[in-house]
Amino acid sequence: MMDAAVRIFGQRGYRAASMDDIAELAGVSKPLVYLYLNSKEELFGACIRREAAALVDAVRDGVSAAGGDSADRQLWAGLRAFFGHTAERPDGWAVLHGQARTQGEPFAAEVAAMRAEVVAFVTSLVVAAAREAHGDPSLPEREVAGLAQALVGAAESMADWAGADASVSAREAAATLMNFAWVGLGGMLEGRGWVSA
Amino acid sequence: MMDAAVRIFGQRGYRAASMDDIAELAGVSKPLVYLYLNSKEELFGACIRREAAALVDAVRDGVSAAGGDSADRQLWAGLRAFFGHTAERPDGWAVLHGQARTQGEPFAAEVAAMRAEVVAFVTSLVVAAAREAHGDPSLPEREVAGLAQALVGAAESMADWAGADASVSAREAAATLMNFAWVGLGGMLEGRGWVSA
Amino acid sequence: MMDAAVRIFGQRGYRAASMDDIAELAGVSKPLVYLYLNSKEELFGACIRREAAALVDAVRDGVSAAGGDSADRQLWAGLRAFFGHTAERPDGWAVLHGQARTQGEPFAAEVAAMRAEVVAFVTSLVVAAAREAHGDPSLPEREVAGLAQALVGAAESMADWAGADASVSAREAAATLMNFAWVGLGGMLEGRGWVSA
Amino acid sequence: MMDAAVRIFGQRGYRAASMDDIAELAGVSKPLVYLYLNSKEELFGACIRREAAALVDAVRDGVSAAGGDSADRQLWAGLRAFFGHTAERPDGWAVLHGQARTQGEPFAAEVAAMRAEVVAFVTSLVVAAAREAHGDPSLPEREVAGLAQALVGAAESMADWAGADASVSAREAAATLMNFAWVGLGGMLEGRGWVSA
DNA sequence: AATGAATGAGCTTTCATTCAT
DNA sequence: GATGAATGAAAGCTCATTCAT
Repeated sequence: MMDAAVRIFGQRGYRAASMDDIAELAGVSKPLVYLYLNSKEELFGACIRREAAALVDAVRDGVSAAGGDSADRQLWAGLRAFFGHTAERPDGWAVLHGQARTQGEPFAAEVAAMRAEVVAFVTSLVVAAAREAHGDPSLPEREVAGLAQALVGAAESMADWAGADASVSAREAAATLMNFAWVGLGGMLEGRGWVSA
Repeated sequence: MMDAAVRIFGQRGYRAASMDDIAELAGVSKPLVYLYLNSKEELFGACIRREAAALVDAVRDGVSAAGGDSADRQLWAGLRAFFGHTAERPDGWAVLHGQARTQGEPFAAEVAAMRAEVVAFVTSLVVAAAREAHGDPSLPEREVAGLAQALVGAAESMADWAGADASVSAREAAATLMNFAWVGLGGMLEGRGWVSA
Repeated sequence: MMDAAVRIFGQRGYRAASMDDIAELAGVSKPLVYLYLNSKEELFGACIRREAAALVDAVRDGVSAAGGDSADRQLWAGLRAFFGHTAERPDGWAVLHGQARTQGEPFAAEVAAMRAEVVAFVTSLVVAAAREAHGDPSLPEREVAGLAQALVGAAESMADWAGADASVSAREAAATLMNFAWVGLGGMLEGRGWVSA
Repeated sequence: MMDAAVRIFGQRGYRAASMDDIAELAGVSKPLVYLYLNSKEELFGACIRREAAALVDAVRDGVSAAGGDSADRQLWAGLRAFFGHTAERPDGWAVLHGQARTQGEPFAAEVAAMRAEVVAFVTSLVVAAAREAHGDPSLPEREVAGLAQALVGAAESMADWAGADASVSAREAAATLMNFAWVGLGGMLEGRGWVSA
């Protein structure tokens, strides 16, 4: 039932999705949907929370598996987990990235807060990398915040891209982004790459 | 009149925006809106096209001004123009990035196509940079496509970020992204940077 | 179970009362309610009939106890019984007077018919009183009908009033109405009263 | 439009009345009803207030016309106006007496308050009559309150009765009630009557 | 050129009612 | 004997859209 809701919400958006459509896709009657989840808004909230939790858990698990490794290795693990998850659950990703972020809809603030947490986590990774590199956070705090936004945005965009083209594997997407993020275009053009680093 | 529409659409989204609100904000009567733009869908389309054209023009002008320069210089010029424009027209940017991309809404395909053009342009810049570096497109075409997606996504995300924090100037956002894109986190942590390149 | 129904119907009215609420207050499941009383309408009908019968019985018993007395004494007995009963069963009275009389609801006609019987009984009392006074029904039939309506309406109104103010005893309400009905305002103002008659 | 609403509300009650029915009877579309009166509740409130004001105005005008007369003459004038009005506007009377008083519906409290004002006015008439009779309020305040309730209830009941039987004129109903209220059943049976008083 | 007035269609939500167990 | 689970039908309300002026 929530799978149906996630799919419909992901495809149509919160406003355009009708409870009739969701109930029909779920193969149940509308009142049943209301019996379990009391309103459209609550249903949407439940979808968002479920998908967000699944995504965050997947990434956290990936990062945790790279436990004591260096910051770049942790980032690499997180990216693989992220692209793997978004590829596996395209509807969930569509709800989170494609719909819930839409301003004005309910839970937009909540979703923004969850994204902010992700950005904060990435920020901490960057700071850790800086420490590992030369013992101090050489980059100004403000710039690190911008870099984290850039990295997260890049990942989101690539998730959409990889999701639309089935031939792009999660690992490939993660590798491309990791190279980009670590050595930049300049480094890549010089033949360097993160993996070799 | 279209300014009002852009603002309302940007704040509320296509479905949640009501023609009453738009007409009221524009200070005209609803039938007048229908006289000029025949339906909500057409009105939305007109908004999207206007804002997309304005954004593309701004970026193109910025890049053109860096006419014969190297590819990285052209990218730098484009980024400055991009962040400058999104900061100046937050409503327009909200419509383009925050709403029109929502799947299921009319024109989502059209907006996706326009974004694809931007990605293609960035791709050509990357290819040009590769040529400048050592005469051949050393990176596989497929990887270049991914890099362009990453770069565009990073820029979009930073535009939202810079738009939400008035203290971040367009130049600062552009500089941060340019460094990130060119030398990567690794390079930045080693003290390198694009500007110095 | 019917107690619960009477209370809910009395407080909310037929339409606003929900079968869920009734079942919950009764502490049973909804299908059980349907097992015993087949529909909302029948349940309401059963409530009405039960309460109407209880009220009519109470008044009849009161009047019967004043068996061979004069008509005014019988009226006095009936009024005491009436106010005593409505005070004891406020929910039942609320259903009968406050809800079931509402036009358009099922059983409105039935309730009206029961009320008409009461009016007819009061009419017969008035006629009997006339016979006792001077051997013939001195008042035109039509006027007697109106008087009975007035008397019943006065009693209903006072039942609501006494029900809302716990300090008003059934006996006090009955006495006030009896005086009013027998000697009228004029008589009361002249210091006369029914009891002294 | 409000006439239609008054009729439907009067016949079916607040809950059972549907906005579709009201709109259809009014010969307009549902949204138009919502354009003028924003919700079902507001529409009902407007009906109640309009009918209550009309009734109160009618009675007040009747009483005022009997300006400096004695209290019983004022009561007589008020009763005639009351029965005249309820006969002329049966739908309005049905809404006020038959529906709006139903517990639990919106505005029940408001309607109860208006009725309380009427009772207070009748109370003042009774007190005035007592003063005219022998200079002091010989009846206990508490009893006067009960008498006013009885009188108002009698009038309400007779209005329903007279409304259901077209052959009963407003004047006749008023005369019957006036006699009843002034000399009581006892007095009427002795051949006395208010008019002769 | 511009609008007040009006509506068809659709959405969310509720509720009396019924099975399968 | 009793119920958890499920639904058909309807109601309140909104909105894009049009016409007569």
